[in-house]
Amino acid sequence: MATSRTDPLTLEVVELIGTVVARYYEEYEQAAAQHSLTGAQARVLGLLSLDPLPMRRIAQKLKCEPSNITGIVDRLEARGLVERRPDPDDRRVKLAVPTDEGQDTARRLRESLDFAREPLGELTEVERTLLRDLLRRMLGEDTP
Amino acid sequence: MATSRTDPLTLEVVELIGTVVARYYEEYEQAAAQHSLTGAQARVLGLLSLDPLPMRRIAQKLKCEPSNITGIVDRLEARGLVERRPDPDDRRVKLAVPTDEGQDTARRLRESLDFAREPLGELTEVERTLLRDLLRRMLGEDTP
DNA sequence: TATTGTTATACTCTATAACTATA
DNA sequence: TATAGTTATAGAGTATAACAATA
Repeated sequence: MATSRTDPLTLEVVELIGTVVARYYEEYEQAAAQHSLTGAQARVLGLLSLDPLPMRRIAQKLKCEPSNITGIVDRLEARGLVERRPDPDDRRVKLAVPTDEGQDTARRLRESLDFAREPLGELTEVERTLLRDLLRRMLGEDTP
Repeated sequence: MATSRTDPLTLEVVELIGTVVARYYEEYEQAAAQHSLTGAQARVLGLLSLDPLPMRRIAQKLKCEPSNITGIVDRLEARGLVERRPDPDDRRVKLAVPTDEGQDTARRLRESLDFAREPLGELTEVERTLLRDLLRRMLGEDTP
């Protein structure tokens, strides 16, 4: 069991991570805005571009209330980026599916996320591998 | 000059960083909510607890419009966590200063940010040093 | 009866523009 | 005139509670 640490090294790493978070988040919003999307709309569209989902599942993924998703998908649908399709197996369920244009917007959005890739260019391949392994361990993922 | 990379290693690191960002952000909101604060209120209070600032400077730090700060500080002031003080040197300026209770709330908020420290407990000191240096280089900070 | 999605409501954050009081 | 802070307004995200359709 890990105990919380307050040594200067740990605190500096925490602060550095905070800086990464702030920069990443801010630039994600900017990238979304370049496509006239809010951050929430971009996150939902990006999610659906990987896999169409029922409204309720979107809320679970985004960790918010299902009622919020109604409005976000409404606005994406009004823009022609997403459409609701009835689920033949359960008529209560509506699947949110990206249109072709929505799929294209999601792809361009992903490509414009250079901000996240670009700073990694400062690192050598060995360093990126090291960083990957450290982040994996930090996040407690299985590292075979 | 760094060029954007799309190799699998880089993409995995980008995704890992995205996961860190999502987890950090989400848990920051939760920590704020435990003190009945919104994320924005917690960020402003945390900022002021380090150094009282004029309204305009807060907006610059948070990268938002000054008019938004009025409302956020209004709500912090209504809760007795912050007060506005006139700047004797320039009577147009109002300094936002944490009250004793605000200072105390900011401290407890910082302490409850275990989420950011705890996963680092998985790493040895050597690994944390390594991570620190990699993040520093990534962020382009001066590393003497 | 339980679940899915929606609606209604209230609050907060956000940007924009106009206003006030100082400088 | 220029700047600091505020007000007014409108749009978006959020949680809560109540509702209709379906299971």
